[in-house]
Amino acid sequence: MYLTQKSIYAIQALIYIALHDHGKFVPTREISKRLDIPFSFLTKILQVLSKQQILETYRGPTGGVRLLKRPTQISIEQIILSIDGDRLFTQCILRLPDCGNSKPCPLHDLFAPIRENLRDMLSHTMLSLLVKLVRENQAKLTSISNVNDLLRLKQ
Amino acid sequence: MYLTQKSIYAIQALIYIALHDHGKFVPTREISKRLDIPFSFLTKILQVLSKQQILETYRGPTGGVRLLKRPTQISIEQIILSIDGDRLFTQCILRLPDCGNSKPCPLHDLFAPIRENLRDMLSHTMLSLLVKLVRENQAKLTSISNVNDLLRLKQ
DNA sequence: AATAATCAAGACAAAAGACTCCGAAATCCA
DNA sequence: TGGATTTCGGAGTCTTTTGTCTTGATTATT
Ligand code: SF4
Ligand code: SF4
Repeated sequence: MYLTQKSIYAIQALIYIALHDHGKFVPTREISKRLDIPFSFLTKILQVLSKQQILETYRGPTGGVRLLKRPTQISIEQIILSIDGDRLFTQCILRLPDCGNSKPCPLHDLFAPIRENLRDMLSHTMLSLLVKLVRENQAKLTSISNVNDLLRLKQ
Repeated sequence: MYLTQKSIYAIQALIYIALHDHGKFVPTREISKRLDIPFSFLTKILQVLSKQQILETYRGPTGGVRLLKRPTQISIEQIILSIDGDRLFTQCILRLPDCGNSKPCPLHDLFAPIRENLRDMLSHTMLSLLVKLVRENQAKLTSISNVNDLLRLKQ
């Protein structure tokens, strides 16, 4: 509803990658299996994030993807912007063709502040916070609720 | 993004109907033309609103649709719920299968209050307010920015 | 050099959302 | 009564999003 499936997968994948960030490349296949994201769909999403300089890819055995920035430097807003563009922050209730320019739609004054809150929240929330919550088992990333179960599955 | 096109059309149509609420039935064809909403698509949407007891329909010449409730008694939340269901108020960022039940996703604590704000705003905003803003020319309903132009087109 | 593991990229397929068409039923009016 | 006008309801089409498949390029290991 709020985000496309692509953005959701991107956020989940980046959290997973950051959880395993020890300088090594994490294979897309592993992310796909652990998070139950269609493999070929995920590769396309990671390619976009790679073009956006959020991560880098490497081919061959021991290859995969790796963060290019520190998780403290990646905001959730930035991830969404990379994948979905700014639709979430510009479009909204009545989707009038030239919003804001001239007279607004009748819900604008009530809706715009909420949309601003959402954007502020997402721009101030860094990937590192989500990683911390998942690592400390205060939040879950998939239907598997214990992060240790997720990490233990490795081999 | 936030709403489906159906809900947007429903809200626009209900505002238009309320603007013309003089006890007479407003033909769907007229709403379709004035608001530039595909006719056959609009009829389906109005049929749903009719089943939800928000408006009633009448066939034949002089037929059309008419509100069953006062605009002060119709909230925007109610319109959205009738057409889209509660997705906007229950789904969200990571769309985990069993949100809220057990452990939440890592964005829940930050996102849930914003979603609640949105729901509160929409449940307290009545159709009558939007009608008032449009009638007083403080807001526009379509790309035609002057409501008088919209009403004058009648014949 | 051969093999296996990995990402890259384009074509294709399925599902969902948005929209159309058409015949039927109800109603008004001459 | 008959024709015009309108909603009703089902089926079908188009487009976008989501997901699949296949082939090829890159790289590590042996
Ligand atoms: S006027 Fe404001 S609330 Fe309305 S559609 Fe445009 S940006 Fe959204
Ligand atoms: S845990 Fe909360 S924020 Fe996360 S997907 Fe579920 S309802 Fe949305």
